[in-house]
Amino acid sequence: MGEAAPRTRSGTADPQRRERIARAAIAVVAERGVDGLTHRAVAAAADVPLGSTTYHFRTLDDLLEEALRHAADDNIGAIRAWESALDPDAGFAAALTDLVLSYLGEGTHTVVEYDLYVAALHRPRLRPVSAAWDEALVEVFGRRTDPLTGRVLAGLFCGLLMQTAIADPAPSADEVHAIFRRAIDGPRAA
Amino acid sequence: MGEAAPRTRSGTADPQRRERIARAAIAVVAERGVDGLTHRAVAAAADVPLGSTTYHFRTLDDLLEEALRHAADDNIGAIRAWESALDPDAGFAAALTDLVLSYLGEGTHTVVEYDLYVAALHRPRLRPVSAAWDEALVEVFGRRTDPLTGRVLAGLFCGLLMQTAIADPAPSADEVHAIFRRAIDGPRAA
DNA sequence: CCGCCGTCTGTACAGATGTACACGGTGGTC
DNA sequence: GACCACCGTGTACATCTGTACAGACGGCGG
Repeated sequence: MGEAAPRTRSGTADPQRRERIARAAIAVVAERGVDGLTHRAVAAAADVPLGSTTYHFRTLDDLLEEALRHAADDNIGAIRAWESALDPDAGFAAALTDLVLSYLGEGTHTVVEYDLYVAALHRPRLRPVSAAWDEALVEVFGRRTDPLTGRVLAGLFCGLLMQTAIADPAPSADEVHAIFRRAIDGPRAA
Repeated sequence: MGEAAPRTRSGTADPQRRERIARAAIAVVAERGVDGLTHRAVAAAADVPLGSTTYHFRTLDDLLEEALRHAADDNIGAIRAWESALDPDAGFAAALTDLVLSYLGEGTHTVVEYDLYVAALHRPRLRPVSAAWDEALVEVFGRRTDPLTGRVLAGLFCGLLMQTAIADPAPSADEVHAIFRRAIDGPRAA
């Protein structure tokens, strides 16, 4: 936020600029939702002049697309990191529970990136990006179990994330844990 | 759409008006997304003057809330109807598959109501309505299986709905069916 | 038969938004 | 050292938005 770069410079190439704007767009979406994404809000969040956002992204949809791409990349990276850091002997259901709850605990920063994901419903251009996001989940979850279970867990993960974000008394870790255990181990594991 | 009611009448009470506007709002959201919900668009869709929408709904959030309420009610009703109509001997996984695919096939009319559902992420006022929607799913799905499995299926249903809506080659019925079967019957049922 | 009151509507207005575009400055080239 | 192409910026404008509000209109009590 408070980076006081030499503002008066002009005409110098700034390759970070474009990415900084895209990341500021994510922050704006996290704060005001997709419908609050405006050139001016992004410009203010990135601390760049208004013309800079329209220069780097001709249309607002371009900006939205790049923001989604970054959000998806970040999330996939985070999940891969989570994967390689988890204990292979500990229960996978417990690890998944931690993952879901970590999404909620971190403030609105991460859950709301699913707002970008959902934005693809009405914007066909964004669907490949959201679909790739899904595929990464399926791949990671499937590697620890099997491909079919991976699909189950990816779908359950997505749905549970929304439901826990919306439920007023957020479900306890035990409840979420029980759900994942039931999904992985089957009905007889109660 | 083409209802040519006596438009010149004024000062007469019209109790249907309010609901008609709310339902038109659902159609607008289905077509343009939540960020496309404007008083003018709703007025045009409901074929009422602009002032009528602002009269019945003081603020746009009121309209959004009522629209979400109607969408949730409709969906819950549809799912209850689906429940009471399904064959108790047929596979539950197959029935769930049909349900998911019916949401997709009907054009964008129903999936996009999940746009309203997701809108609750950024609007705390709407969360109780979306949460009630979820609870109804858990209840219906749990009645056919058990409470815990009901939660699994509700989460999976929500996630799978989004993922199938976003995946470019929509997954086949067989794939969806396999996922539900795996979730219900457990790992050894392959 | 008359007047009041609540219901409904068309219009007006302030504010915000996307986008185009002309201008200022910089680094490289001859 | 002078020039030029090009990157970056501030501003302007047409459009659209939410909302307020004064007035039209019809039912209903007296």
